[in-house]
Amino acid sequence: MENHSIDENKCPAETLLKQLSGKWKPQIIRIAVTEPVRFNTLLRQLEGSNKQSVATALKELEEQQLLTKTVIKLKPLHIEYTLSEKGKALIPVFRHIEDFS
Amino acid sequence: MENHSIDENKCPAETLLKQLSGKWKPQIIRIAVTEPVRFNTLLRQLEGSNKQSVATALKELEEQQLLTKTVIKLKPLHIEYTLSEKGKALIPVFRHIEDFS
DNA sequence: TCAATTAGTCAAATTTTTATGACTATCTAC
DNA sequence: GTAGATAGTCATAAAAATTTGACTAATTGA
Repeated sequence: MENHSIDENKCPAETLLKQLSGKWKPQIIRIAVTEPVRFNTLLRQLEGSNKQSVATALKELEEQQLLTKTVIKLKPLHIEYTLSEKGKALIPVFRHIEDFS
Repeated sequence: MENHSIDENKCPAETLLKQLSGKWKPQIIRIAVTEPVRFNTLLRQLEGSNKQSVATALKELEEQQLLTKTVIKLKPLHIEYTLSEKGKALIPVFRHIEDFS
């Protein structure tokens, strides 16, 4: 008998804040703004990260439709994550968040 | 040998996102936008919350200088938390975050 | 066939966050 | 001086997030 409505959220900002929470998501998005991101590359770029956490973050960002996963049939099989349209709409929001400091 | 710089952060948005993370902080701020917040009142307003979590959130928001704590010498001693100037600067940021949805 | 590269998954351990319940402290009114 | 209201603290427990290390799977090149 729970979750009757899609979003019983009393705080509209909470939804996005929760989607961006997590140790690696903000950095992944920031990188994705400038270039498509790839798994092993991210692992090296994100100091102190690990496979599991990066994999989970990428999967969630994809589920949230902020990133789009693309398989690139190349020599050794590449997978790219790029900002979706929804993800691109995040760019000005990030700018406002950054401006706060 | 750590924390040499004030902010080695590779992602500028991360600082604020981290400060706003936590189960109750966004809601507390949202309420504080419209009225000064008080401990026991918050406890009742925030369904499912608890003393410890609310106390911690308030203390951190105060340390982050987003809320200002004021002791009000009234009949049974009141303590109010209001948005600081820095906290008020958060209002448009929240608006942008909300608009994203 | 064997090794390397890419992109992961899985179970378990660790760490961090959040919740519970008992307790403290100040003030006021009776 | 006792009871009720306000605003917490403290130790512990439970839950959630993150990390570790071993393992899987597809493709390519030697």
